[in-house]
Amino acid sequence: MSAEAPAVDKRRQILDAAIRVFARQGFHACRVSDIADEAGVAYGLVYHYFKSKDQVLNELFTERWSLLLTAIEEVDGQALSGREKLDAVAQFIIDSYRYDPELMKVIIVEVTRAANSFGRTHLPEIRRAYDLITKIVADAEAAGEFRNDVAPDFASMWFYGAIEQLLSGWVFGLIPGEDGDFDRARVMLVEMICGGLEAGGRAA
Amino acid sequence: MSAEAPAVDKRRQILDAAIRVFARQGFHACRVSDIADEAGVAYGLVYHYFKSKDQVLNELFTERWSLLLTAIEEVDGQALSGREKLDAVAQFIIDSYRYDPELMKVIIVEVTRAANSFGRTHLPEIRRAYDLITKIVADAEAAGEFRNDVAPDFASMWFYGAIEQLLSGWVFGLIPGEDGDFDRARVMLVEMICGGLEAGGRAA
Amino acid sequence: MSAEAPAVDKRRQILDAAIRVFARQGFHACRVSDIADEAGVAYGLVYHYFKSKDQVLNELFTERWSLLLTAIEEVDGQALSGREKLDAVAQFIIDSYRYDPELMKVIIVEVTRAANSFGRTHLPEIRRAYDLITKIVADAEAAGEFRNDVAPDFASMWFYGAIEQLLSGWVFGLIPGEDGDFDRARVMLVEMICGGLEAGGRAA
Amino acid sequence: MSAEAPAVDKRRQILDAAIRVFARQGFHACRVSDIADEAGVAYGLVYHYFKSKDQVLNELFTERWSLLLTAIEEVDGQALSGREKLDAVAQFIIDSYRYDPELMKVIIVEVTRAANSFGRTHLPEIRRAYDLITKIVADAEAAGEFRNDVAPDFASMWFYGAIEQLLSGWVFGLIPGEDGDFDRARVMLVEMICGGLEAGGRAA
DNA sequence: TATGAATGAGTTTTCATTCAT
DNA sequence: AATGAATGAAAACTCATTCAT
Repeated sequence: MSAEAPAVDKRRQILDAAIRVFARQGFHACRVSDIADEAGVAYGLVYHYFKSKDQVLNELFTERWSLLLTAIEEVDGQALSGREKLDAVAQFIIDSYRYDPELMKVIIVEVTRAANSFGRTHLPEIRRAYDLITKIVADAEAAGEFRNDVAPDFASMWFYGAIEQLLSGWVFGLIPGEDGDFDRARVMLVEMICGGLEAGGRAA
Repeated sequence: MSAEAPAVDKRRQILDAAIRVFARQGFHACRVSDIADEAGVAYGLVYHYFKSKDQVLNELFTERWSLLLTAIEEVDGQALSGREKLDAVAQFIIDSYRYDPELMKVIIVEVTRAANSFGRTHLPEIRRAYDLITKIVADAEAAGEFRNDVAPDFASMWFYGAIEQLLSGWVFGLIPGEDGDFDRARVMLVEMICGGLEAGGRAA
Repeated sequence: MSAEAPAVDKRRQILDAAIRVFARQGFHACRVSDIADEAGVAYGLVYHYFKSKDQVLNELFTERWSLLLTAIEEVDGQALSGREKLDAVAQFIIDSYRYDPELMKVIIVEVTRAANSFGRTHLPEIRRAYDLITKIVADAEAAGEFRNDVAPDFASMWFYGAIEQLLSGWVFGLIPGEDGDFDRARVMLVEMICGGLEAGGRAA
Repeated sequence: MSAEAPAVDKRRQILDAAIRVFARQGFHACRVSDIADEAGVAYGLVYHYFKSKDQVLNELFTERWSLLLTAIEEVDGQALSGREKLDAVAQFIIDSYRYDPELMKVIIVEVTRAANSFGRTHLPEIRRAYDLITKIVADAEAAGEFRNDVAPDFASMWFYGAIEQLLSGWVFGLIPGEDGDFDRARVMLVEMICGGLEAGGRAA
């Protein structure tokens, strides 16, 4: 009757259900019917909106990852020190997890760390994030903020890897993930990467 | 001594074939018959020596991982600084990769990073490695070598994660893995983790 | 006269589209949506005008086949010799092919030669054609034009079969189907069936 | 225990079951499980021996068709007139049907007349038969036995088509297929093709 | 009349595992 | 120990058809 959007967007419904099901059972362990059931729609509707089970995950990943890329670009565009930029990037990713832990679990477990399957498919997008961080590090080195004997691309890889490791720890309950823990972890992470473990460094 | 000793140890033959096949095709994408073919033995023989396809991978992992645990313990037993110990651990893992890249690829891709499948199964052994490294860091903090505002368990997680990230990069050709690259990467990694990225720190 | 008359007859549009799609992809290989797309109408409209995908083909067949039956009856009603009647029948079918090769392809491939599916459904109509031809042969035999040691029903079957074979050859490009070929083929066909292959016969 | 062939050749068992099932239900209408059930073997065994359901039919066809090709070649090698050769070919095919009507039904219905599916796949083999018959006709024309105003390739097509039509008639019970009918039909067929329908011809 | 979203039954194929020899 | 034939469960995907608007 009205010109408004449909009361329910079944496509969205399916995507959201997929997040929950993938997070709960894992991509491979779940059946398409599980997604349909969780979404409360008929089996075939999943295939009406998506070409395959794979495409559902691909879309979930791309949707979220592009937000991440945009965020890093924005951070890099601001007038901040290298450390502040890395801190902001870490914050954004950690906030993404706080906001939607199931989606981040799916992205990390099924894509980012799944080097043999979806990780390979999305390698270009994943590298794009690495490259953006690499630029942040390289600029900070050029500015004399960061030492220049650690290659920016390696530093980028390790910085991102540390965040991923952190989220994995939370996802699987290996480390506490209460409210206060998020900030504390971020501070430690940035401190270690930027200031180093050794006493006597900048942060001391 | 006697003539009954098998000319070849078929069990070993199967394990070695499995490494190659898992590395090449991935655990899920390969069939048990691929392993048998690669090993040059009959299909059923795999099941004579192993309970399941899973068990083959489990055994491969455990075999290698226990070497790693022993190595870390030995390193920790020596009279070395925290930085030296971490450097020795990194060296051991990187050497493992240089010695048998296929096996390390399998262990990382199929177990260590496969949080949903084998990673879960071997969580205790994986945590054991984390714990050993945590102890190294904690001791160094207690000795005043390392600053005490980065929790040892987090530092351990990030240190190990960096090594894993490094090997992944080599495995998938994201970063150069020529002869000189191994040492250079290790030095940078330890430098960044211990000394930090920021100029003016200890290593400067 | 009135503005309500449809600018285009969508029902006809769908039938014509179906001919093209069936001819191009085959009945089983095409989806109902292919027909709708080809016709430029909405998916559901096909089901508004036709009960099922099957019915579209049925209608296509019946529409055309009834013309054939009428034509044979008309030919038989004329004062012609047996050979002339068979020649006229052959001409009609061949002309049908020249006029609308796609439709004839569909009819032959999907109905007439599909003994297991639509051929069975339309057996009565197909037999009706055989029967009409059988009558032509029987009359010619009775009149002494045709020898009476070849049963009319068998002769009919073989005569029709020869035409079908001919059209199949054209449809699949097994034999040349240029302009002059149509007449030449018809002449040869009738000659062989009526006059026989052997030298010294009537046509020599 | 003994060196003999296995009491049951399951591969053969599956092929024979497939003939019955394809003949009864049609290729498309039957499921692989129907074949397995009919053969009394496990589902998976069909796929142990055959790559796909298609391959079962392909094998059935090729197996039989190669016999036909050999037979035609042998007939052509003998010192016979054109008419005698065609008669022998007709006899061989009709005998094939008498010996194993179900298999011939499958071959004709699912392959030879299925121009859109398997017929296309096996076009080269089918054409080979046409070509062999064409040669018989051409030789007879060259020898002056057959008139030369009916192109040999067309004559071949119509001759083979007549046989196919005949078998189809028997397969679907359109014409009587009792013991005496086989010879009678063959005689009529050859008579019509070679001698023609018209009275006054050679056979009169 | 016209639309296209929604439904869900149905089938091939894969492959880990078992087992008779 | 060694072989490889035999088993059968499991799931993605297709698409004709229905239906609400």
